[in-house]
Amino acid sequence: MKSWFYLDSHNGTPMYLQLKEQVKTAIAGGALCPGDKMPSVRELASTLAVNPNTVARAYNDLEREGLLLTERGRGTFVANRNPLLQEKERLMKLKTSIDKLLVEAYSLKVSSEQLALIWKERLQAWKERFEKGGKQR
Amino acid sequence: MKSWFYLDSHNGTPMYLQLKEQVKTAIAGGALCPGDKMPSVRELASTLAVNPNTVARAYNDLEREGLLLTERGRGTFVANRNPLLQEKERLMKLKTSIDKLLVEAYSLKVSSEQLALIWKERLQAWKERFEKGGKQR
DNA sequence: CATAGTGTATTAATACATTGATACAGTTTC
DNA sequence: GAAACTGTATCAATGTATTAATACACTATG
Repeated sequence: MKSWFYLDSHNGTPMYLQLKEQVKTAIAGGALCPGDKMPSVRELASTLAVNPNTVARAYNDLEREGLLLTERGRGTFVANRNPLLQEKERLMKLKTSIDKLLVEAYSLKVSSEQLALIWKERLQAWKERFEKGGKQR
Repeated sequence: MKSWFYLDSHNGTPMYLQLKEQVKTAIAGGALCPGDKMPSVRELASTLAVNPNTVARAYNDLEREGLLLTERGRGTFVANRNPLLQEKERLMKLKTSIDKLLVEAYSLKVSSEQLALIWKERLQAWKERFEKGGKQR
């Protein structure tokens, strides 16, 4: 249960960002499902040997992104899959990210054929992971 | 010639990063070709109303990424398309970026059908832009 | 070989980000 | 209503990132 997250303080990337990323991935991969209770900020903080504020910050960011829900005094939970933003905005964000990825691919000298191949592969891996990755219930 | 780059100091993202991104995009889009001479750090700095060091930093980063070549006393040039990294590393980087994108897509509540659609569209736009976008010579 | 053009190195000012200590405030449970 | 749990707010310490001023070093060109 606690073995999900690992922080490396010498990583260069701030710990609250590492945690955010890992929570996001856990949710996307199905390891965390809507309604699941997250560990309390103190509990997770002590597990990760970090200040409670650091966990709180990650939780807060994720709540503003619509992935978590916190109820003061009760706890923090994985949010339902109800998009916060309008569809237009979400698609626009994704487009921007894709365009950035394409520039990166070009800068990395990856051919469009290679790119198409890798894309297919990762998308497939992702789908499989998502289908099978959820917790058994 | 100077109208390529625009910096917004109130943007939030550092100016040298804005510049880097724009140079990258210009190269990827074909507006800048291998061998092209970049404006000197002083010239571009004055155009952009910024300190020469800021431009120099962007140029430097881009050289370390293999996109530019600087020759002390002579100038800075767009590098040839010779990858710096081994193919394995480049593909690995790209895979990582793609996986991040997939997590983002999931977090944004974009369905895999929508994702596939947008991907196809952006890739197509990209290809067209790259084919037609180069300078006439 | 002087001059005017390149990029570079060093240093400092400033702001911001990150993290932690600590005290506060709301819920649940007994 | 007290105790034990939640998340939150405030403040300070610290480090790091960003940008600029300025002086340096290399190269081409006349």
